[in-house]
Amino acid sequence: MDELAQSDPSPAAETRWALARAATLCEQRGTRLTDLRKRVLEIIWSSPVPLGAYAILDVLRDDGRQGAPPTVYRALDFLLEQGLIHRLATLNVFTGCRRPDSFHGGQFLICRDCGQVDELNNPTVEALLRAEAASRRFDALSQMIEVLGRCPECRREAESHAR
Amino acid sequence: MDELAQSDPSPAAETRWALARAATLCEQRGTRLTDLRKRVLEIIWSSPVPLGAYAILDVLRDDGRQGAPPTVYRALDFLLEQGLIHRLATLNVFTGCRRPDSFHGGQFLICRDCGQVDELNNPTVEALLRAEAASRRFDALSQMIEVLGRCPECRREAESHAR
DNA sequence: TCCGTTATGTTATAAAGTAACAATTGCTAT
DNA sequence: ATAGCAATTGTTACTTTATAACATAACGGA
Ligand SMILES: [Zn+2]
Ligand SMILES: [Zn+2]
Ligand SMILES: [Zn+2]
Ligand SMILES: [Zn+2]
Repeated sequence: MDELAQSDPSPAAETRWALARAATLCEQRGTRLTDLRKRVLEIIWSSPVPLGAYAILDVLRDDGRQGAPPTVYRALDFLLEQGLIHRLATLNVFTGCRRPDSFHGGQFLICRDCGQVDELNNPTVEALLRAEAASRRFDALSQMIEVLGRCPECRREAESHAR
Repeated sequence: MDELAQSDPSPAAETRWALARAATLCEQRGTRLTDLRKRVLEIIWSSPVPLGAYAILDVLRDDGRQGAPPTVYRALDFLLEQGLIHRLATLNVFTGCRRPDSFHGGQFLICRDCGQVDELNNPTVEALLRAEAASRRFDALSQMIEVLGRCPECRREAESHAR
């Protein structure tokens, strides 16, 4: 199980996996993945790049659903609490989490050019940071790592244009 | 030299050191640390907690100086470019850099309760992240690490109240 | 089915950041 | 000196992001 989290499935399959996983997790936890929350999660997973709250709101309105900013932000807060999405603070956007089973700090490679993100999972880095915090008697509650740069595609693109 | 960056001097001494260091660096680089930029840097260093752009603007206005948001943001942009300050994206605030001589990614412990921050300097973490990026053919330009939690003081405070 | 809780709708506003253009300042070359 | 150019700052207006406050609706257990 969870094979889809490891391989490289189609976006649609990935979205289906994420929604199913979310439903199971919320069931287990006794939290309610309502239609609205599920739809917001789906919108996030369906996008090739992370979306901002207002972009999500636009999609909801295209759905014909009524809504205002709080509608989206409340759904996002729920999804964040459940560890189903991450917020990329440097860009004010939200992206689906590929390992929602275990709460963890976000580790991201973010392409400055196309906006695509890649979620890392480096336990060594997480442990080192926890140790640093502990050595200073700091009670670490969450970690956020955002590496900005250029993804392989945009890199190639830029290099070909440079000639 | 730079002994103040290592020890634990008074806030005022720290501010003086930061301003002197900034002046030297800008001189060397041929960039202009104008009165406005110097004052913004001073405001940032003088505060026990990182300040947002509008809080800085309020201080400038208290100075009697005229100003609007762009005034502050432009000064902040300059200081960021020069590596004299960092921006904490999770809180939309700015804090002085303790090692402005070498450009580097930010590594911070941020207290959720009192807002105080502690800048780390863990080359291992930085190297690991660079390696992760490189292994994915990602061209890393900058890193930002923000660990949110509770500082020792607020931790003690909370524990004493818990009883 | 009643009631308390949780979730959503709605209006208004706060907070953060930027675009565009005008005025000023500082530097350089005559 | 001073004209001319570039960099900095002033100013107005606006966009984007996020939240407060209160009303309505849906859900779930007695
Ligand atoms: Zn994740
Ligand atoms: Zn890219
Ligand atoms: Zn620094
Ligand atoms: Zn604290």
